Amino acid sequence: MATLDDIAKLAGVSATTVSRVINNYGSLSEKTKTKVFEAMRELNYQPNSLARSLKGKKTQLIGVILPGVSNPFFGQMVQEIEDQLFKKGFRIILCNAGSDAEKERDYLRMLMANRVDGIIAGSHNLGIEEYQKVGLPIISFDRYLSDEIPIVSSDNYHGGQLAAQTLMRSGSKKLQIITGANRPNSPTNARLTGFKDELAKSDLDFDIMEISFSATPNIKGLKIKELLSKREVDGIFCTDDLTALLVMQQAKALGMRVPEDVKLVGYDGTNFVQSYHPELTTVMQPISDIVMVMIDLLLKRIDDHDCELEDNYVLPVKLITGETTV
Amino acid sequence: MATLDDIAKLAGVSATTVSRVINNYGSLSEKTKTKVFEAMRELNYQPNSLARSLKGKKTQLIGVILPGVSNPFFGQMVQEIEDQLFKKGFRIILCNAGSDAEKERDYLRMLMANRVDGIIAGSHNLGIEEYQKVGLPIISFDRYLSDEIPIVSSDNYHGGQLAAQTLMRSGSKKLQIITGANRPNSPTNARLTGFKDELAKSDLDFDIMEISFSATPNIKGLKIKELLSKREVDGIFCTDDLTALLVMQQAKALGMRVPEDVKLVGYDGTNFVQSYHPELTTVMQPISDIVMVMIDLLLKRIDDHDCELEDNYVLPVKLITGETTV
DNA sequence: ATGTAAATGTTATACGATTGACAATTTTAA
DNA sequence: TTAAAATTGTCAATCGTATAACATTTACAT
Repeated sequence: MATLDDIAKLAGVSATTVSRVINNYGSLSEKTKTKVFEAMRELNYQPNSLARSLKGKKTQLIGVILPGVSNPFFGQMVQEIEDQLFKKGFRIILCNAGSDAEKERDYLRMLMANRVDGIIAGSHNLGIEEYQKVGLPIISFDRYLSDEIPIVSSDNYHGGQLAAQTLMRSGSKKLQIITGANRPNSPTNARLTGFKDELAKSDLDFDIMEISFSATPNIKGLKIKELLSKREVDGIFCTDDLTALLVMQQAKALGMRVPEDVKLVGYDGTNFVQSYHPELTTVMQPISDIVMVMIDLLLKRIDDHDCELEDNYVLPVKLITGETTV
Repeated sequence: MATLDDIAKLAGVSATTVSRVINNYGSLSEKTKTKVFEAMRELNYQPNSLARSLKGKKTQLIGVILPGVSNPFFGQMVQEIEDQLFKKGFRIILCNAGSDAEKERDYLRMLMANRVDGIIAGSHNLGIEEYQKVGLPIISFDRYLSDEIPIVSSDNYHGGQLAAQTLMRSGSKKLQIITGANRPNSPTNARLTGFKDELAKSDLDFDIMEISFSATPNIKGLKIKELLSKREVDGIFCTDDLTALLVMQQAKALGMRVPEDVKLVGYDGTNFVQSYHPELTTVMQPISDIVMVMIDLLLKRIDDHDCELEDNYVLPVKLITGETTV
């Protein structure tokens, strides 16, 4: 692969001049610029960004750590992140951490080794300590990592409230929430709390079903079937849309009608669900806005490692009414 | 961030020794090794991979160029790629090229600049020339790029045949294929050909509807609605599952029953569709195997730039029978 | 023609790590 | 005790680029 020197030789100028052209500093005549650019084109030259970064420039790389990209929610989020960062001249290193703490740790190390300019962290298998010693700008999606790391999230609490209101308005009396296993700093916690608080106002009670985020759809389906076949609940809030789809699936299999026999509200409202399952009532997270805020904050931190940022940035959710509630 | 020298100072040895420890060459006493490792841990040291790569080592980075990751098919594919490459010590730079040739070109340049070890290309907005002058190991998914670049794909032709057979066996008489706009080297072409050839055997005719891959679901839905409302066809093969979902959606809206009024076969068979739409009959691409082959070939090329590889690697598809055909 | 500004070249250093050559020290074995 | 082997250090070059300092050449205006 061609180097600076090759270009210099071909253009008949000094390496310094080529560098001057590339970085556009010092004074240069149009003629030399043209010569150099031509040589660059001829050799299909790309400045070695390893060398540039080593010499103090940024890498223009951002690490994105997420549970995984096959989930439509994170798929869309990555798509947004990539899209917005590309426009600002950054590329992303994709890190699917799954629910594997060791893998997440490995990725953190690699990102440090690669001297990425910053990290967007949306997967959270690790404790605080590991994130603290990274020493790179980090923005977290939806979970507390450390005092220094801003959290961007949708208004989970209000989302929970909305779900409760919607189910109640729809006439549900026996309510159920299906949610991921609630670790202390999990966002689904706030969804639960909002749901709970809202129901408390009307003195309605409800049951909680916890299903691990990492359970397979089959497992989830089984548990849901078990729940539904008791025919005790008439209103369900799933803290993610995919689970809601499974509820619809199982309900259908059991001959239960939605919303007549059981109302249903999901959470996330991805483009995917909006397009392919518009019938689902759901609480939409403003993914695009969330990403915009995360990137904005991250770039600020990259620009100035010590700049003051808020601890929390909470973006409003929106109820999308489908046919699974009345 | 700590450097080699910092470690050397803290451990009270020379930089060379630290390097020896890290790269495990020369002779070393246990005592020094321990000292050095301890210093590394204490400073949370990560060798600067920019510097290492500059000095001739590989970057352990692979560029992955795809249309986008919000599509479940490519979402799952990226997940697989990431998963398998991680185990082999590689990370990926994710490049969503969409249907934007300029963006794909930009990404190619960036990948060169970043000295990635290789590229997996699954998005194809660019001509052959651009890929030829990249000068890096490349493996292509499902499309011809240049004589030097191996193509890995599912057996699109046979997939088309399977779809045709299934619809015929199901009793369809008036057949329709819905497929992306067919550019010369598009994989959907082979699906079409297989479909066509199989129908020809039985002297059945069919219509072709082309809908651009990049059209929004709404647009696609409209076109499908138009088609269905004529009530002329009773068997449809969609060359991707998402479009098949839209057909089901529109059919339902029009009061048509699947499979009674119209049979339906999709293509892709992602985990997502299998879990959340098991009712859909579809031709499954062996994503995991495809990825395995691509990675295997890519690593061979990385190891030896000039190693001989086949032009084509075609992996078998599998029919998954749901309820949208009888 | 002369001075000034602009354009380019020369040279050196740095970024952080790798690696080879060789010297110096320590350990081990006979 | 001594020679051989193992360990560690010193020094320098290298990867490709950036950049500062300084020297030199060229162009242009007066």
